Amino acid sequence: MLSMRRKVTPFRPPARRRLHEDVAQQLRDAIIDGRYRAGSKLPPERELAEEFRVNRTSVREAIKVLEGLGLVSVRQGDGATVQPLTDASLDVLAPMILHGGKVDLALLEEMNEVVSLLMYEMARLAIERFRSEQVGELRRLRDVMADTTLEVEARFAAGRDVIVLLSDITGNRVWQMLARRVRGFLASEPLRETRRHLQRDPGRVVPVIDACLAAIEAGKPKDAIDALRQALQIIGQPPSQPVRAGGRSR
Amino acid sequence: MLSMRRKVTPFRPPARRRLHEDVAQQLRDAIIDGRYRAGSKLPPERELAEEFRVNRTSVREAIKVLEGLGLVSVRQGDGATVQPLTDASLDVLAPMILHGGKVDLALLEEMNEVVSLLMYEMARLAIERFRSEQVGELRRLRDVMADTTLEVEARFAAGRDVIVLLSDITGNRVWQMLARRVRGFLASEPLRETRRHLQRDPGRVVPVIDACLAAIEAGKPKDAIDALRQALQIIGQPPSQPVRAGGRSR
DNA sequence: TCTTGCAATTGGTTGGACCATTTAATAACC
DNA sequence: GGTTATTAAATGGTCCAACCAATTGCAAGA
Repeated sequence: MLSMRRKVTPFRPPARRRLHEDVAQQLRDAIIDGRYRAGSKLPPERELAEEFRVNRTSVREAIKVLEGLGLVSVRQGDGATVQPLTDASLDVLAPMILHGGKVDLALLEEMNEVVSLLMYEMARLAIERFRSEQVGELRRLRDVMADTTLEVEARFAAGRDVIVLLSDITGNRVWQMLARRVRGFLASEPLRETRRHLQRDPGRVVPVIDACLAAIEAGKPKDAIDALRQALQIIGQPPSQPVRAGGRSR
Repeated sequence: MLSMRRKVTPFRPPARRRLHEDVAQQLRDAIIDGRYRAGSKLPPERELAEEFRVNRTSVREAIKVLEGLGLVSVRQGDGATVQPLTDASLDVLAPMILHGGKVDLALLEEMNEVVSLLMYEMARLAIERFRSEQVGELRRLRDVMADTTLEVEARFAAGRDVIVLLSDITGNRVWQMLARRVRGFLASEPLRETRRHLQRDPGRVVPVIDACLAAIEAGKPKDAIDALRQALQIIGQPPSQPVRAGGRSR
C-alpha cells in the first residue's frame, strides 16, 4: 500500500559542537536525572573543569547556559545551586521527556494536554480571523503532510509549519512567538526520537485540516471550530497501542 | 476611604550586578529597539569589548545569554546574527512590552489574550481536579489579595501565587512549569512598571475567586468555571481609562 | 555568649595567547 | 575568460594564569 520510503540522505550533521555545549548538556542531563538534587550545589567550577578535562572558561559558559534555562542559580562566593525542575524553562521539557534513552510517557501525556489545549485556542482564533488569501499556504502544507511519497520528517515539518502559519493568521505577536517555540520544541531531537518510538503518523491530522478548510469555504467557521474540538479527542490522547500500519522492525 | 499605604521599606536592592548581565541587557534592548535589525550582525566581540570597556570574556558571556534567549545565532568564523524577535524566547516579552520607558499597549493586549486564555484553561482543569484539602491555601491567598492594608506589591504577589497554586492542583507538571514561568514574567520589573503605569488593582480578581470558592463548596464546579469565563471578559481587557480611585499625580 | 575580624572557598574579571572556522580576495589553471 | 585551488584576513572558540570580590565559617577577643 504505502511504501515507507527509506531515508534519501542518511547523513547526520557532524556532531562537532562547541565544548561548553557538550559540558552544558551533560550537566543538564545530570540534573534532569536527579544526580544533582534540587537545593544541592554543583561542584566548584575549578573542580568541574578538571573533571571534564576542559578549561574553566568552558565550564563557566556551560553554567551560564544552565542559568539561562533556570536550572541553577549562581551566587558569587557561594556556588551554583540546583533549582527545582518545575522552575526551569520549558526548553528543558524535551530532554525531560526523553532522558536516559527512555520516554517518560506520563510527562509526554501531560505535555500533550497543555500543547493541544494551547493549539486549539490558537487555531480557534485563527479561524475567526481567517482571510481568504491565506488559504493557499495552508492548502500547500496540507498536501505535503498528506503526501506519503515524501520523507516522514518532511511531512512532520509541514505539520509544525501549520502551527506557525495559524499563529501568523491570528495577527497576535505573542501567539506568533509561542507557536515558534512550540515548533522548535516539536522539532527537537528528543521529540523526534519519541515520535519514532511511538511510530506516529504525520498524516493523522490531515482529515482535520480538510474538514476545517471545507467548513471555511462553506462560510461556516463554527463548523471548523467544532471539527477542531473533535480532533482534540483524537490527537490529544496518544494511542494506547503503537500504530500497526507499516511497522518497521529494528 | 482606603489609605494608599506608603512603602514601609523604601530600600532598593543594590544594583550591583555582574558585568555581563549589564552588557547583555544593553545589547538585548538594542535589539528590541531595532538598533540591530534582524538578519544583521552584531559587532565583533573584540569591538564590543572595547566599546563597553570590558574584557572580551564578559562580552562573550553576554552574547551567550542573548543566544539562550534566541535573539542571536552565533557561528564561528562568522559573527552573531540577529534573529527575528518572533523567534525569541518568551522571556524577552517583558522588555518588549516596556522598552524605552514606553509601554507597548498593543503588545500588552496581545499578551493578555494569550495569558488569560492560558490561565482560564488551566484554572478550568484545576477546578475539575480540585481536592478539598487544597482550599485552605487558596483562601489564604485570596485574603491577602483583598487586604487593602497591605502593600500593593504583596497583594499582587499573592495573585501570582494563585496561578502557581492552581497549576499544582492540576497535577500536571507542564502546567506547573508554565505557571511558574508566567509568575516570573508577571513579577518582572517591566511588568510591574506597566501595572504602576496603568494603576491596576490587585483586588480586581477577588470577586472571581469568591465566586469560584462558593460554587465549589456548593458542589457545583460547573458554576465555578462559568464564573471564570465571565471573568475573562473583565480581566482579559485592560481598562480603556486608567482607574480613577486614589490617583497619584506625578 | 556574643561580636568582630580574619582566612578559606568560590564565583567574577582581566589580559593575552593561540586554535578553528568562515569568508573573500587572490592566484593558478584550463 | 571562467573555473578552481590557495591564501589571508576576520571572527568566534579555547586555554592559561593571575587577581578581584562576595560569601561563609571559624577563631580570637571582648
